[in-house]
Order: sequence, then structure tokens, then C-alpha cells
Amino acid sequence: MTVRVRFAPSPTGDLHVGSARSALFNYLFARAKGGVYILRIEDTDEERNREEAVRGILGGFEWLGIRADEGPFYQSDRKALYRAKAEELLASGGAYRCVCTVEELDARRKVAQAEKRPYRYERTCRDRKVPDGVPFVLRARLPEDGEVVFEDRILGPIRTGNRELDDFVILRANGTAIYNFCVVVDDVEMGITHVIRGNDHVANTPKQIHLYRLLGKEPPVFAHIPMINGPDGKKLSKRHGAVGVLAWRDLGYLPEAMLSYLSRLGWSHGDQEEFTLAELERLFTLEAVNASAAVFDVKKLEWVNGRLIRRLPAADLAGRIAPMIAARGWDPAAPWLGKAVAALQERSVTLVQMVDGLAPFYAEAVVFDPKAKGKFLTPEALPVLAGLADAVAKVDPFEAGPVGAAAEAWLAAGGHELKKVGQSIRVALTGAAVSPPLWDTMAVLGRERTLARLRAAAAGA
RNA sequence: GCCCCUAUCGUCUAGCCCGGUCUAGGACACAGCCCUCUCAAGGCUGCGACACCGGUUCAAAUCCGGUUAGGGGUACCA
Repeated sequence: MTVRVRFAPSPTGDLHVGSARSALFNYLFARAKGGVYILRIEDTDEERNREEAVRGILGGFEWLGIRADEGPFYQSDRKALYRAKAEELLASGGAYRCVCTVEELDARRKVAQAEKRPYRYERTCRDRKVPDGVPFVLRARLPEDGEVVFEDRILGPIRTGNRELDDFVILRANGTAIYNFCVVVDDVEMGITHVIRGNDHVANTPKQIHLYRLLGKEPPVFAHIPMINGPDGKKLSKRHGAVGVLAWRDLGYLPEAMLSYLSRLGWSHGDQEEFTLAELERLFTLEAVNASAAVFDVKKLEWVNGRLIRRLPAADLAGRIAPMIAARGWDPAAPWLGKAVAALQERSVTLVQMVDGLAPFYAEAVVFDPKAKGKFLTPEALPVLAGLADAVAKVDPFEAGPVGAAAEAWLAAGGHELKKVGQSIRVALTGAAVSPPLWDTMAVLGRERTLARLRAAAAGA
């Protein structure tokens, strides 16, 4: 039987990194098993604008490069199906009508709580003929004794006494279905063989298993993956900073980095720290997923991202940052861009940082950092700058190698140590105390701008 | 409250299933050193963990029980 898995987010607007990882694990499992990965949007909540709510999720997957084999399917399109299935259950006795009102239920629940007694629906309507013409909900008829046991592929055996459960609602008075019911109906309908989802669903699983049985179906294999928490150990949320996958993109992270990092949260393959999607697709196994929660560590993500940036061809990077460059009003087609990127990639952790580093090259005039200027553009440094300009003026080609050779030769002849005058040169060229290596910087600037900046600085500008 | 899950360096993890090879390995972070025109990158070194208590055993990070801590669930939410 071919493996069929699904990721079923409720549309909240953006793809949370925790959701992204759940989706990733599902996707990887499908790929590793030669199975099918399905995307299903659980938008039974109505109201919200579906288009907009779903855009963030689909956009997130598009960025990550995770494509669904089937779907996206929308639960809001399948309401009739749920209703029909619920009625089937009613006919077969698997469900029954309940006319207890929300108010009554709330009151009883309160009493139970006051008495420190766990509240469960007392099955008032279970075996009675309910009056016609009164609003009713449908409740599942669960066994009163015994227990449900399932073998979670990650957590191991999980047993729940049926006494812990109650006859929960599957169809609201308004005729719409409740989550637990939709999930089961859809999973049955879509032929899902493995349900891989967040740990927060383990408590739902026994209920869902009962629903499978009531429907006369065999439950799938369950695998509950651990949660991703913030540094404080609490569920990762907005107050921990960026949680949407697309927000990380905007911060300058590469989808490959996000994928690689996410895969290592709760899963591992020996000591290997970095993975390509292709590697993950053949290496992933549920057996290697651990049971305990993980903390999202931005520092490690940064490390992965930086490694990737260093490793990527400069041309590739230039293409990726082109939109960001254009957004700043700069020319992404600048002929020297490739060289600049090559010089910057070793010292950029994010794409945003890299683009920031481009500023001195795009700037019309040098923008001086006052501190750097005061410290390094000293009177005694100025003649060196003027001399250096002359020394490299005729170098051809004006590339880092030859420029550096000429510059260093001239410096040595004059008894100037690069260690001493380097920063002055740097500030003259870029206005900042930090930049790529000097000769690279000159090569990127080109002969004309290099000489102009050196001479302007020398003249005290 | 009740039910369920989890528990190895600050963080991600290897090891745990099939006890000895573990004076517990790797990575991020942090500190120091080296390299060096700045910043990085890179190299080296250091710091640093089996939550606790019992039990089983010749032997426990590994098996069992309890405690504690954290997380999740407990809806006519998803």
C-alpha cells in the first residue's frame, strides 16, 4: 500500500515555523517512502477571508520549495460530506441526538469544577427519545468501559481509558461538523495511511480512533512529533519574535537554511548538521525523530544560513538579492556586483546584511562614519592616501591582485606598514571602519572611483 | 483539579530499544589563542550535561518504580 500523508493547517495567515516543520516531516516521509503528500486547509472556522488566510501558507511552502502532490483541499468545500457522514453515523447508531443546551452544559461543567471533579458529558440524551423541533447536536456514542490503545511511532504505546472520554459533539446544532470529526472523515476519505502531526494532538487521538471504528474504518498509523518552543520553553509564538516562515525570508534567510535547520529540530542523522532537501528526502525516518520538545535557536539558524551563503556561487547570490537591491533604488545590473558579492559573502550571515554591505559601492559619495573618520583620517595619514592613489593609478587590469601588488610595493618602499595605514585607506574608500579587504574593495569600485575617493580624502574632504 | 506526553552540556543532538566499548561524542553559543589591512571566515584550546530518589544487576545515561520540573489536552475551537 502506498503511503499517503497530509499536512492540515488551519489558515492563520502565515506559515508558522512549527507548522512548516510538521509539513516538512510529512513531506519527507512521503518522499522517503515513495508516497503521496497532501495539503489540506482546515478552514471550517468560516468567516475569515479564505484567499488571504491561505496565501501566507501557500506562499510559505512555495518559498521553502515544498510542493504538495495533491491539494490544497479545503474543508470549507466539504461540509456536505461531513454532514452526510454524521447522518450515516446517526442512522447506524454510532451517533445520537443531544438536546442539552450550551447553558446547561456550562452550568454542569462549573459545578463539576467547583467540586474538583473532572467534567464529562453525562450522556443524558444517549438513550432517550429526544423531542422533535428542538435544536440538537450529534454526539458520538463511545464505549463506557475498556480502553483505547495505539502504538505511536514516535511516543510508543499510548493507552487511554474510555472512562476518560465522553460522548463528544461531532455536529453542531447549526449542522456544521466539529474538527475531530472532519479530520477523521477527511483522513478516511483521502486514504491517509500515516498521520504525522504535532504533539498537541495526542489527546485527540483516542477520540479520533473511536470515530474510525464507528465509521467502520481502520485507523491509520499515528506519529506525534515534538513541539518547537521559544527560548523560555513556552510554545513558540509571536512574542518570541519572527515565527512566520516568510518573515525569516524577509530577514534575509535562505529557504535551504530554514529547511536544513528545521530538519534538525527533533530529528537527527548521526552527527550531521547540514542537509540539502534532496538528502533529507532519502534519509528521513520517523524512527530518528525524538519525543522531546526542541527550542528554536536563532543563533544556530544564523550559522546554517551563513555557511550556505559562503558556499553558494556569487552569481546565484546576486540573483537572489537582486529584488532587495532594486527595492533600495540601486541597480541590480551593476557590472561589479558579482565581485562585490564574492567579497561580501564570507562576512554575511544574512542576505540583508549582504545588501547592507553593498551600500558603499552604490553610494554616489562616501558617507563617513564620524567616529571612523576622526580616528583614521588623521593629518599624517592623508599624504599616504594621495601617494597610494598615484601608485595604483596606472595599474592595469584594475583587479584586486595587481592593485594589491602595486599598493603593497609602494607602501613598502615608503616604509608604511599596511597594519598602520590600512584603516585610513578603508575609511577613505568606504567611509566605514569595516569593509571587505582593501584591494577587493578597490577592484569593485573601479579605477575612477578609487582614485577619486582616495584623493578626496587626502584633500581633507 | 483530572488525563496524557517529555526529561543527556545554556541550545540542537549522538548514545538509550539490544546494560559494560561513555573518564558521555558532535554542533551552535560563549571564552582564550593562532592567522590577519578591518570585519568576518578558518584552525586550535577551553568551559559545559546523563533532573532527583530508590530498585534490578557483578555492572545503569541506558531496564523498572516514584518524585520533581516542563509541555500538551480537558469546548456546539482548530
